Amino acid sequence: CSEHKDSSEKKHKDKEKTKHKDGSSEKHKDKHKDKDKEKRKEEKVETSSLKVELCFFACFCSPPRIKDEPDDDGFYASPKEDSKPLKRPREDDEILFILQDSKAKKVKSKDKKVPEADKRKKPKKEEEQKWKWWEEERYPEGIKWKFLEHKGPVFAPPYEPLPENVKFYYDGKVMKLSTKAEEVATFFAKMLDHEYTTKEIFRKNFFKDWRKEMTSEEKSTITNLSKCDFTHMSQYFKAQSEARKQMSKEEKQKIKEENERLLKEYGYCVMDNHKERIANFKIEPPGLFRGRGNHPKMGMLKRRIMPEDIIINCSKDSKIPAPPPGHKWKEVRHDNKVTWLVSWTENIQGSIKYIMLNPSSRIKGEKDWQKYETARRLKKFVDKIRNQYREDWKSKEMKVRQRAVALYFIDKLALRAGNEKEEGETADTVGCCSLRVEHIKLHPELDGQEYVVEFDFLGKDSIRYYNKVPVEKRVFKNLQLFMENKQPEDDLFDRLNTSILNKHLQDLMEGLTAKVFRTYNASITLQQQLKELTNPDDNIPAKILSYNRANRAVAILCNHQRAPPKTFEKSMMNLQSKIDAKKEQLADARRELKSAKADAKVRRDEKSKKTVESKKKAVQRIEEQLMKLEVQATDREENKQIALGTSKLNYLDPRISVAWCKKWGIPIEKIYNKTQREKFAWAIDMAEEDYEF
DNA sequence: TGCATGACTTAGTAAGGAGGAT
DNA sequence: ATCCTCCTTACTAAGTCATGCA
Repeated sequence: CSEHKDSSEKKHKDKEKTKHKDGSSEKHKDKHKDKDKEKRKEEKVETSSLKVELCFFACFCSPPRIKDEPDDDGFYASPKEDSKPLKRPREDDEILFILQDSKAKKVKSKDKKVPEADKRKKPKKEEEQKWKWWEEERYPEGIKWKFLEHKGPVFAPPYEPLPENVKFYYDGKVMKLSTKAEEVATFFAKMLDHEYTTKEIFRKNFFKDWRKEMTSEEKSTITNLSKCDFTHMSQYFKAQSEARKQMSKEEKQKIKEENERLLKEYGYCVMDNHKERIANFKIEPPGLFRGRGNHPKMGMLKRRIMPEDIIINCSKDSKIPAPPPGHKWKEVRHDNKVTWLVSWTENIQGSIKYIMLNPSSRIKGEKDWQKYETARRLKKFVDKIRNQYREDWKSKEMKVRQRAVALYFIDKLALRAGNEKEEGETADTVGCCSLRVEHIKLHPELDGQEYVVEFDFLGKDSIRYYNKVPVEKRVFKNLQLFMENKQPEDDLFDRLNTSILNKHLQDLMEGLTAKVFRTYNASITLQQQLKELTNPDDNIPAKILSYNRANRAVAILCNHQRAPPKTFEKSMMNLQSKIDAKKEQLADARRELKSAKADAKVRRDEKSKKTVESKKKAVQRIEEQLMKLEVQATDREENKQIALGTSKLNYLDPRISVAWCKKWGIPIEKIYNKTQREKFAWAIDMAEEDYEF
């Protein structure tokens, strides 16, 4: 590998041209992308053996696809329009009917069966008839809907000035703030107990943005944040939230009803003749930006979003939502190539925020299903791909070697792709392609193992990834090569980025990207673990423990962490004392049983026999209870710092879990709560016990 | 081709609320 | 009835990846 000598040239872009003038980017300033070298090394990779099947979904349960063209308006017309009345936009009065009547009359089409899960529940109106979108034809690529109508977003309530008696002090003296300045001050006051408010950057950013909201007098008086006393305001808010908790049932009920009304009015839309739940119909209220980890922008003011910031997306022929009186929307558009209903640009990063549908909706579910189908397709290719990257470790080209080692990490360790990030704009976190030399340590030998790589870096959400992994010798040697003549802050894979990697993956399999490996490895791990851990003789709680353990294996693989709950130790102790109490109870019950037996032996009458029987049952019951508690304790202890939810929700093919439940007679409710069941309704409906990922 | 932007998924935290224990 | 705990839900930040434009 003759080119490795210049591998120390950096690929970071010239930071001079980026907008921040502070010194924060000094460190990487000298990095340039070596374009010429890249070009020279453009190479044709022999991938024909891996070339993809064109059929999008290979397996039998693949969603059907149709392939016709959209009409002039960009709307897709179903070839079987007449036989599919459901896909035709409804007339206004019909829509109204749907919006108002949550029991929307059952469509005449194929939805004859009531899903299993629904039978068990008392027939509640919402649950009665679920639309099985997964039994319908899908739209051609790109078209997301044909009809979309909604009521627009719900804005944050306007600011309510503090009562006169709540004071703000500056330098020990009472000071009355202008409404605007006061509002921003309350944001800080509400966070006073939070660690954020002690952080230098947070305080600096907050103060800078706060001053922008002040009147000129305020600005000239308030020059030092440390002299500001928000404690009285903070106490007021605490009292308020306390009072909220103490409210009477009636008052609470009233609030609940109001929320329900809001949800009913704004929480749903009509998309292609079906009423669908919206995920986040409320606009984010103003406040202070809470970036995660060491975020350079934490504490900045997140401004209030007005109707004039809002872009509405809906059908041309729908009832277009009205802006609040006296206001206008920024824009109303009719783009059926996207799934969002409302968008606005946020002022911290300048990125766009969206209002989209709930995970239970067709549009999200279809995509989710498709995601798992892609991962399943990878299963067929993965051996070839693995062989290929092993070969590539020997390549003459630096770029190919780096790509191959990175892919190995992504595959083996389920690392994220690692896009480049704009420096100084976000917390310094990395993924695979953006790993720097400082993030790994090479140990030719460690704890009796050869060729160990020690990873230590901050990943998404500034969650630390720490792992010591034995790797193959060739990988190790390559890493040594990649690190030669580099500074700690240089890129490990200086000839690689996610775009190059994904292009390569695309050549290996249609639709393959870096994240597919995470999905694939997560799901396949769950399946294997379930096979391995489930003991057919176990009772249900023990089987569920096995499930959780399998789930946990995945969460560990994906590095899904959580802060150990603050009350963890305490609740663990509580549980332990419960177990102890149960043990004593069991001992007592056993003693009682013994004496009852003795008694029965002497008396030999019916009554004492019955007593023995009931004592026996009691012992059994208590044993079971004890067992349950012990299982619970184990489960909780093992779960201390691991978050299971993320993998369950985003990485594990739900059909694996559904099949497992069916196979072992576990009620699905034990694995998925209500929300999760709604999200995975498609999987619950279609997976049989013999489902193989 | 490279970069910015847009769209959409994945992520952890904290408030809220249901349900069990006292 | 009240308290406490834990689960659920809401919230929104932070990723990934494709696309379109200079």
